[in-house]
Amino acid sequence: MAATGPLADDDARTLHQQVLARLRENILLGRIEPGQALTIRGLAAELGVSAMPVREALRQLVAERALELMDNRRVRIPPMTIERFEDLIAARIVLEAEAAARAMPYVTDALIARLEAEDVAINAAVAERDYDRWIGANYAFHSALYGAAGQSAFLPLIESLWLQVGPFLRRAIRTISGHYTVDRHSEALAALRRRDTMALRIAIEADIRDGIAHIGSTLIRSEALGATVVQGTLRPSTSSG
Amino acid sequence: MAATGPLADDDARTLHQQVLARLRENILLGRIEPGQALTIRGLAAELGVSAMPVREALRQLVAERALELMDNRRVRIPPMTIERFEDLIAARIVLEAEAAARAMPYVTDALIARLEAEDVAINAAVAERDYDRWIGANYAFHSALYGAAGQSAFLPLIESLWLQVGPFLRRAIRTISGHYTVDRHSEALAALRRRDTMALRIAIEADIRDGIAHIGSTLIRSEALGATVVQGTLRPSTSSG
DNA sequence: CATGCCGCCATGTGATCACAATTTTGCGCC
DNA sequence: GGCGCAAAATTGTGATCACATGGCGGCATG
Repeated sequence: MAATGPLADDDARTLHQQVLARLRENILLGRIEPGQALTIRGLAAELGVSAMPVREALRQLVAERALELMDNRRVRIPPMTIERFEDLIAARIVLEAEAAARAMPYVTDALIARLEAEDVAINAAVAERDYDRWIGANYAFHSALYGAAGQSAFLPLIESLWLQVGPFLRRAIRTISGHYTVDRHSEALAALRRRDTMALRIAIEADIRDGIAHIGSTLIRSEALGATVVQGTLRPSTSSG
Repeated sequence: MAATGPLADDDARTLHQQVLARLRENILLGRIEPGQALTIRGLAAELGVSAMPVREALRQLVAERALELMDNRRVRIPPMTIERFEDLIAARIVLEAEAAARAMPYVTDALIARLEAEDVAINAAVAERDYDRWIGANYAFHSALYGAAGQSAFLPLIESLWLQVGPFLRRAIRTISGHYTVDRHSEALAALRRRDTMALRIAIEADIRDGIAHIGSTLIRSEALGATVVQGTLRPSTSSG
């Protein structure tokens, strides 16, 4: 469930890199439920490898804050709180707005065309209620924009933030089920065509904030933020008050 | 040299956590020269542990971008370029200014007193040309401020940035040797006492930018940015032009 | 029937080993 | 003396094993 099948065996990368990529994708797309058991041996068996590469991948994901090391030395998707969620969104806004602005000098017509294609894919995914494709294309859109200038120190930081909100985005999106229709990407694309950096900043910030405003309030109302952890065992969150 | 001696054996943490903390400190304080050989077995021997904890610590530092995985699968301090340096500084500014602003509601008189103490330590370190204590106290100052609200998603991102600039700050500081006397921390402290969030943002940004402006130009002029890597072997950078 | 205790099983940590790839070294040749 | 090639040493990767810790269920007891 967490890993969905063994790895391909014709991959030049090291096993730990393949395991890492698989787990990272599953976390980013929200395929791993918060609270789901993530054991080294279990994942190793699912992926058809030994414990070694899994250990290293988990360690790396802990470093990226996609996973959290608990006191009993197990790892889990970190529980979400309102405060942490707002922290993550605030960090996304300042980092991604700046990253977008810094990418502007490197924006070409080819890049804009690529982003337009991603936008089409995003809208198609929304129409089909295909969550995986939606968040995947959405990530591709943002990532392609921020990476226009080549490798940047911003990218890994932003990816870390996406990994941290991913699991909860999915849960939230499910509850509001396709209610996310505000298309701020077209505003961003318009700003890109005009090479208007300030408008781009505003569009990116609005994209994050508007998408999140719905989700955040939904999370608060439906208390879908996460389960309550009692002595290391995960139980369904009780409806308080 | 890289690890400076074996670990204490009365530490409740896991070995890999101790190794990680040691290496992280050495990188942050710039004790590890860019290009210095970092081998698993070598570090393990220095620290008096087996290869296992070292492997996991290195993996984690790679994830934090403090180290870089090369094509030949060895790790190194990533080489610095002007572009990357400016990227890192830009990221530091937006993240730390925002983190400081978000910490403001949690600022207490006790925290201010603690920051003042750190400021004294910083100035003492500058006076004594004690680089380790200088950057250590400097980090403590910033970290205490940003962490006022408790654990925040900003902190690990900021720490990653510090780890990336650490090794080169030291090299640069050595060349300009104590020329860093602009005391923006007192401005930050004044803003904190007045609970003036905007002034705090400005002071933090000025602290980073001014400190870096000197260093960056020095780096460019003296070409102290890093060594040129040829086929994985490190050689002194040639003076170009 | 509820509760506390004990033993078993699962899990993370760390060490060691085997192996392939890469780097270094040393030797012979030009 | 410089250069190229082959052997040896070094290194990262992955697997397996031993061990301590903690979680869990079964069992006896009140």
